[in-house]
Amino acid sequence: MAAVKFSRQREAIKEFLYSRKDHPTAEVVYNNVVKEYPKISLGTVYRNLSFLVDKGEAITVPCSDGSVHFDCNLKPHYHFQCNECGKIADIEMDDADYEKKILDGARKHTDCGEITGHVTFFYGICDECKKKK
Amino acid sequence: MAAVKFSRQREAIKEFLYSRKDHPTAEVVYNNVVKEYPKISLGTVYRNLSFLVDKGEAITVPCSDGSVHFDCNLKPHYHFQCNECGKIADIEMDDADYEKKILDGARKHTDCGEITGHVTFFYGICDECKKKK
DNA sequence: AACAAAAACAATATTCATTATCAATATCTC
DNA sequence: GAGATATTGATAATGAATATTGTTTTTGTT
Repeated sequence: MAAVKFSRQREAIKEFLYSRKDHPTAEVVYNNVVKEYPKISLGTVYRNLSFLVDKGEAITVPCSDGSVHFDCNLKPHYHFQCNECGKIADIEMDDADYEKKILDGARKHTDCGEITGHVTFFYGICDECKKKK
Repeated sequence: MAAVKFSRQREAIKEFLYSRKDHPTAEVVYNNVVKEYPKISLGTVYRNLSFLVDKGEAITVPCSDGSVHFDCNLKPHYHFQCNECGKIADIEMDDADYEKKILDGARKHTDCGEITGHVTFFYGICDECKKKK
């Protein structure tokens, strides 16, 4: 049961997300999709973004400032956030040993249970903000 | 100006925070301090926790589930969160090269600007939750 | 010790992002 | 195309965090 039906709005949301390499928030997705579907509501955007996440077609990127961004890059990767403008960029670190190194390092230093994964966030200043100074 | 005055409530909040090795949320702090000061308000707890953070006597631990925890462990360290119960534990990783290794690794794979720091969160299952299964 | 100014308090109101509700509409199956 | 049901849009509800307001405490001064 719970058959999934097609919806233009969902398709538009998905299309927009996949057209961008940065990682928009629900708000940003709404502000763009509303141009094509002026009557779309914010709830629909949230609902469908969650839907994509549930289906495994997107992931959420929760930032330490409390904002939640959506990311259609499904390959395991890291994120960089600019302290100035808040922009997020991907860091593709395809070194196969990297994840293992980090986890093994952590496992040595704890007895709190079983470590299965980790989330790392890098911070700094992006090129654009650097130039402004 | 801006002289800091003593307050029993602030002291109680601080004392509670320092008495725990896990990392309570504002809510949890409130629920415990209210036992000693039944009339204390949630606002006071938030205000004083922020105050401690501003003074550098505590740090915030923003988790990917959106919750914000408070930590009185001032030494640089990592955190582990149990996927089952949400409990947070410290991971003391005093390997001096560790931070450098991680940052250098990331710097190799990006051109997005200057990386100045990182935040890493480990996930898994804690011993207690593991035993329950 | 009493006073007044400064700071902190408790309670409440407000904000903001996200989620839930529900009648109306769009999509799918036969 | 008709009936069944998933999805929408609009709005209300939620919940964490912050701001506001009027009242108490605390402190320094006389």
